[in-house]
Amino acid sequence: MPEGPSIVILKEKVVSFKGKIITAASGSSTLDFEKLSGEKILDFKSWGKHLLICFKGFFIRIHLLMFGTYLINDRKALQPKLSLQFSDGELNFYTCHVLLVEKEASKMYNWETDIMSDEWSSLQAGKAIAHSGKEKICDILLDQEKFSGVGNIIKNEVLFRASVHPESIADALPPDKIKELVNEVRQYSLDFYKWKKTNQLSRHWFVYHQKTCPRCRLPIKIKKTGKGKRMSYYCDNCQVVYELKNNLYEKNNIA
DNA sequence: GTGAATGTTAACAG
DNA sequence: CCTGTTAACATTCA
Repeated sequence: MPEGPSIVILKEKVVSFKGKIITAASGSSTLDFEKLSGEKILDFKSWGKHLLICFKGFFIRIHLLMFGTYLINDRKALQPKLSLQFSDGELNFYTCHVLLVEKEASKMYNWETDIMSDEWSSLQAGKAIAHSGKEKICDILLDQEKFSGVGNIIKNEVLFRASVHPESIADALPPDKIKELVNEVRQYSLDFYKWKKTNQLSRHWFVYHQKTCPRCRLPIKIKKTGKGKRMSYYCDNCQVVYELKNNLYEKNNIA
């Protein structure tokens, strides 16, 4: 379920629990549930794909991974990893990683790399790409330290919109192209958020899970790319491979 | 039934 | 020790 925008939506859905006292906590994760009982939720934050539930002196980090789900004032047959009870409601998180950290969340995270944050820095993001050497752009975009919140959908859609092949090399990308990519990341993430809220997200997929290129009508290619071997959807005809050759920028369309 | 999927990390091999 | 590969986790849907 979760790329960065979906976690922001989750945060907004649970914000009504801010300020409320936990009456009981339970679940199948290895947490000290006793510690949570009686604690007041001071805030909900999100960073990339993490939802942060903030308390005095500590916070809980929830990562929905690939299959994570949640229910508000509702349950399902599955045993929750974390269930928080309140006098007038409950929050249930399923199939996720739950971690309690004995620190202030604000000191643990840099929100400049969070694609959905007001503190997002396109300048830093551009530098991150420019300093990535021979790494492939498909790996860089999925690097949560550089683009916190980007997942496979955003990766594929952004690369298509910027006309960059997923296996392009960072060092070969011209500065203007890096700027364009970074701007597309931010714009698509904000759009993703809007479309997701109105159930229109899949209508705005140009390549992800698509059969033909919306620009040239040739078939979309599907291939596992990069270190992470995540699926890339792309158009050979419309997306340029930037490769290093003799230390010069060079464009190559592969056949 | 099979395989893939909006993800990450621990374990293992070399 | 560093690097790369595989397994594990665990659910839903086509």
